[in-house]
Amino acid sequence: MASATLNPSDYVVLGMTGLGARSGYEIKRTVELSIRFFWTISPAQVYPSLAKLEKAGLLTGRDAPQGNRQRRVYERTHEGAQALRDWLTRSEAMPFELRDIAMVKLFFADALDPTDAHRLLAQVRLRSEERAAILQAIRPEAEEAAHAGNGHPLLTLEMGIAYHQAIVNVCNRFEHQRGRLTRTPQ
Amino acid sequence: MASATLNPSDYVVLGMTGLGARSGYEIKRTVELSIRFFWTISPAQVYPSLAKLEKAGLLTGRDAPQGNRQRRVYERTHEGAQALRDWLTRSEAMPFELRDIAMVKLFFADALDPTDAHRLLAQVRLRSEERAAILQAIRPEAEEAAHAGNGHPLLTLEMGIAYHQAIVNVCNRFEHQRGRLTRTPQ
DNA sequence: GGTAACATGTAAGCGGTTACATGATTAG
DNA sequence: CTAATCATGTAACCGCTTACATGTTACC
Repeated sequence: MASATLNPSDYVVLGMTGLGARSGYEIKRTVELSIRFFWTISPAQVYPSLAKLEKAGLLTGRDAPQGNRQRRVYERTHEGAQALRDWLTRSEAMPFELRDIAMVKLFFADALDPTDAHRLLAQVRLRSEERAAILQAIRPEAEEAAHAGNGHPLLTLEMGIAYHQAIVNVCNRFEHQRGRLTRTPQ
Repeated sequence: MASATLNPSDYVVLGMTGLGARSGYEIKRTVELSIRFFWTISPAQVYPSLAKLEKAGLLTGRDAPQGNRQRRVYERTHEGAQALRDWLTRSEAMPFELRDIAMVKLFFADALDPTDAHRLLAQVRLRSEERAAILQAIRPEAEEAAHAGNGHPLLTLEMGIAYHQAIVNVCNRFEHQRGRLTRTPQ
């Protein structure tokens, strides 16, 4: 079986096959609806990843076309379930990697005149407000899952919401004391 | 001058040359001390980036060895300053990209038994506590800069702190009601 | 005398995205 | 009839990291 080393995205695919997502297409869509806040994945990754996982014996796939539309569904094997748990419990560095152009721009905003700087800050606030609203909208679904025994999606969802609300709060605080951000206090 | 299109990391390099960072080494170090929370950059990026910016006429470099130790320092040109401001005010998509393995693991943690899931949650809380402490430690410096007219580094720093505190809060809330995360409430 | 910090750079490789290509089915 | 959605895949490219290579200076 000589399982090729799996990268995080492979584990995401492996993990999603246990949450109702059966085809590559569904996996991609489920990622978009659930962990998009802290992970993304593209179709060009999903399909090779599924092939890799099947080869390694962690998933078994079978063709399940609907009409003439091709379709292949996957199921996790015992080995696959074990591999996922091993990964989840493996204590390894979990580097926190955020790449946020908006933050970078904000950091350098002292190079702008106050009006432009203020506009940028407003954009950042708006972005987090929108994102928080989107996350709030899917909360009922996560709460339902929590009642059914899957509480962790709700946990990560709440972290996402808390994050964006924290950003909005800081934005508001600074927007109301603009003087402290510019060279001309009064 | 046919300025080759610049990517965000190029603008980071360009931006840092106005904040006291003069050599490639200093730029890398300054990034580490300031915007590491939402952007990173490696030496293998910095030096080619500097060459590119100089070629485009946005920076001028001159050799400034210290003793026999080679060293090249850069200054921003008027065109460079203008290019930075243009970028900062350019309204473009500012996608928010977080890739956080710890969050992914937490999302899938219902596949674990409660003990292991709890351990994972504790790890995430600890990580954010540490990160918040690190950011708190550099706050005085940012406050000093704010008094000198550069308020935006303090703003982004506070966002980083607020983020990690929000995560810690959510962790604590869920750690104290573990029953809601498992299938056996009582 | 040794380690850490200062300083600059190249080469190889990897993970990931964009764009492309193809085609079926469903809903309006 | 048309657009959106379902569904799977490949090829080219890009940004970035890791590892490597080299040498100096400061500090203990």
